[in-house]
Amino acid sequence: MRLGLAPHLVGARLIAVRQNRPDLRFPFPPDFAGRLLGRRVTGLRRRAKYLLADLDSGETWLTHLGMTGRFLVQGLAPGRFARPVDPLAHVHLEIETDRGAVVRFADPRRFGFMELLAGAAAAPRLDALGPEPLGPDFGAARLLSAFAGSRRPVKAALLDQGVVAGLGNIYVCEALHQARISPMTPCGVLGRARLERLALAVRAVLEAAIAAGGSTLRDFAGAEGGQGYFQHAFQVYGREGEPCARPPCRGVVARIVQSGRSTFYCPVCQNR
DNA sequence: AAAGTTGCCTGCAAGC
DNA sequence: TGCTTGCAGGCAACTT
Repeated sequence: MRLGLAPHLVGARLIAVRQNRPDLRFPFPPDFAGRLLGRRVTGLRRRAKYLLADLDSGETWLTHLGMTGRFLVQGLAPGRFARPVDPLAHVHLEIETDRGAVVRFADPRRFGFMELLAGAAAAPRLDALGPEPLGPDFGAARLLSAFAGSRRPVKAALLDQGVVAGLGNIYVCEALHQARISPMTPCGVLGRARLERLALAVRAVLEAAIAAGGSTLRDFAGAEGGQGYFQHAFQVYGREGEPCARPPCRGVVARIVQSGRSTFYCPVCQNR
């Protein structure tokens, strides 16, 4: 999403802002539209699952997409096929830039939210996050210390944004499958060798997914309205009852519920 | 009916 | 015994 949005926003001035409702999951900050209006976007960053737009006012506009949030840029790829969901339904924020683009934020379930961060002030949401999985501070050593002494299932530990930031349900399932580790394994028993495999798998899965433009389930879409393609590369996610994709494994993908979320895995090859 | 997220609340279990 | 901590589970937000 950041990659798709950056060409439209970075360096652009926000010359019109319309906020269509007072809240998403949480209320918008006070005078939210007023604090965006007239500002120039100096940079667009991502930290974990947060999108961060730096403004020339010194504030940073933070967005979390929740489950169904998306940004749309007008005039691009209107789509020649019928969509399951009208992309212009549930538009909660519309912004016009001095480059003539209209950027819209839509979120049917409204689990997303936005905040404004003061430049130097602490940002509690960001400060509690673990290292970026694609950055230099993530690896087997990090997992070893974060998992030490814990009995929680490795699936739950990887979803914990304080352990490593930015992994969601899909990518945790896929990474555990690639690393051949059972999602139920108490994370504290994992040793160096398996954690090396896991760290490698986490990075490989994320890199492949980003290169494919993300994963489109139901209504997720990139900034230009297109779909991601990584869902076609899923090895286990959403594949309950189908044969394991790792030959010569003859396992059948199973689905269980952990911490209230679906876990898909192969009981045969994810055994150690 | 279940869905990709997070936060808050409850209650249980273990450890000190 | 009683306090703290970790963590699982349930629920809430909402629409398709």
